[in-house]
Amino acid sequence: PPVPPRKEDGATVLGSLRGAGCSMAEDVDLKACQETLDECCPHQGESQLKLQEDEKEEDINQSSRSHADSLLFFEGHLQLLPSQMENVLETTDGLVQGNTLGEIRQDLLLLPELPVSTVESIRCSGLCEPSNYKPGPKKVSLLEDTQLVTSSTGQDPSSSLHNISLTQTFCHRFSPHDATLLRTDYPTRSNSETRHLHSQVSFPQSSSNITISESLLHGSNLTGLFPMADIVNLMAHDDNFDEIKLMALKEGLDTVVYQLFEEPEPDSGLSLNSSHSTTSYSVCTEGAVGYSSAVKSVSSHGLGVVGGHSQDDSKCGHVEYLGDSKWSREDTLQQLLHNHTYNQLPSQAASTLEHHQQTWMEKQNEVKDRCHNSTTDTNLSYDEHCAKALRIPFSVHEIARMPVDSFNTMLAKNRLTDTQVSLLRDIRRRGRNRVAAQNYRKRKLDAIHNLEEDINVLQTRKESLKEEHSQCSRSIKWMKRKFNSLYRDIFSRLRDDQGRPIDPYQYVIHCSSNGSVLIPKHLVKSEQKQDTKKGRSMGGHFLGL
DNA sequence: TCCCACTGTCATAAG
DNA sequence: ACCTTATGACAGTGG
Repeated sequence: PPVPPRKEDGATVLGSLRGAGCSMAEDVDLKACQETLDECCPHQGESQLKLQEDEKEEDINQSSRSHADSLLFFEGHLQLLPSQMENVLETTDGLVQGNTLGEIRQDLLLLPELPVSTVESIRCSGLCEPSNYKPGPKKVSLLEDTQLVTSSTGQDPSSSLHNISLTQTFCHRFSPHDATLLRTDYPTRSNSETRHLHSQVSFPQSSSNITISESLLHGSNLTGLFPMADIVNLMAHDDNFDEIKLMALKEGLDTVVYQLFEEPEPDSGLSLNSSHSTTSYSVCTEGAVGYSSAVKSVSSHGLGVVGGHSQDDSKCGHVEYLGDSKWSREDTLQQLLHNHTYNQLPSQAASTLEHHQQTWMEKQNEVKDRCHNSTTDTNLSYDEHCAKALRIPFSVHEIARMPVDSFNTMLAKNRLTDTQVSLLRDIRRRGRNRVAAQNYRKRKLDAIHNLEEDINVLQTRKESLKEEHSQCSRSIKWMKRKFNSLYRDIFSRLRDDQGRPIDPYQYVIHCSSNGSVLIPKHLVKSEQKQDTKKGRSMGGHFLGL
């Protein structure tokens, strides 16, 4: 069923032809065609429009009807001024082919009342010259009601209304060139919703702006991202050209990102205020398109890459490292997913750097209010913001990590301003110092941990030694008691020459060199000094126990 | 509001 | 002379 028509503001139309004429079949939205025709006939009443809609819907169900019948069927229902009809006929230029086209052409030309200017328009439009048709790569069924029925009122061509109906089903081959003649309603998703083609009444292909844009786009990789029809169409016309171009290219980028990563995306719409993106787009003078801030990060590389490459080095003063292949940036996907403004001029970069420095703290404050789970670039460090502002195509981590030779080579091989060189060196210095501080703190913590472990080991050993010491003390005490007991036992068994017990307060047991065992106590000190010298080698003695 | 741990940065010395 | 590393000191941040 046809989607309710909506007022197209140009921006919502742009980009909608994605894929049209290049890859996929497009259903024709009759209402969209009707809108275009309404633009030609703003004076038509609502009742007549409704009647036309009903008739067109009926015509869809009667697609097998011959064009001759359709001519009669819709005759008198669509009124166009001669000039407007010319536009309509021009619109069909290149879109129709084959016998059906020829038959319609003949029908049109055979109408005697048709104004001369209109007939000339038909001849010039290519309807009379099927050879102008440029076959496209894919057969597309569209414009199911493009039958042309004319009748004459017999009045002055300048004032009379010519009734024209477009009710013929055609099978067309689309070429990119053909697609430029169409405007489409933009689908919210590229693969699921019907796309509605609108016939475009006028198309100023002679605009110099278009020529420049086409040449530029052909030279850029954008042509690989968007159907040429989109690009040309969005540049071809409209007073809001810049806005439209940005919108369309944004959608193209989003689509590519989506297609590459199959990333679930909320309702994209066409508004830049969509919830998933805070991207602000900019267009440099050379036509390169990028966004300078708040890019949703889809990189899995942590810090990601700040910036990328430009294909046209002569146009944009960007930073492109050509040195060590290990550090070269060849991943165009990463370039696409990250900053694209590095191809601005260095002077522009310096001005934006200051702006970034001023806004960085503000952004950091904003981060506090946001969900920390988000991975927006507001989580980037100051250096990363600066690097992005200067369009340095390396991440801060890469700048700090790359060998000094590679770093110097990068500085030498690129046309860098003093600001850029200084910033690069600062980034590298801070990055390396950051890592050094991290390593140092890690080592410090490791050292502290090792010292704590040493403390634990020493404390354990201390406790062990204490236990051993106490064990030895107990052993010593036990041996002392044992020895005293033995000493007393031996002493009690000693007798003097008269057989009397020895007084322990007057004698001590001492094995002298002359064979004696007991000696008087007052002689112990002198004897002890002598025996000490001897007795140490003999295992000691029992004096003083 | 204070405390504390963590982190980044700067300055400086040393290699 | 230049670069890197180590380290103390300081400030910001978040729990």
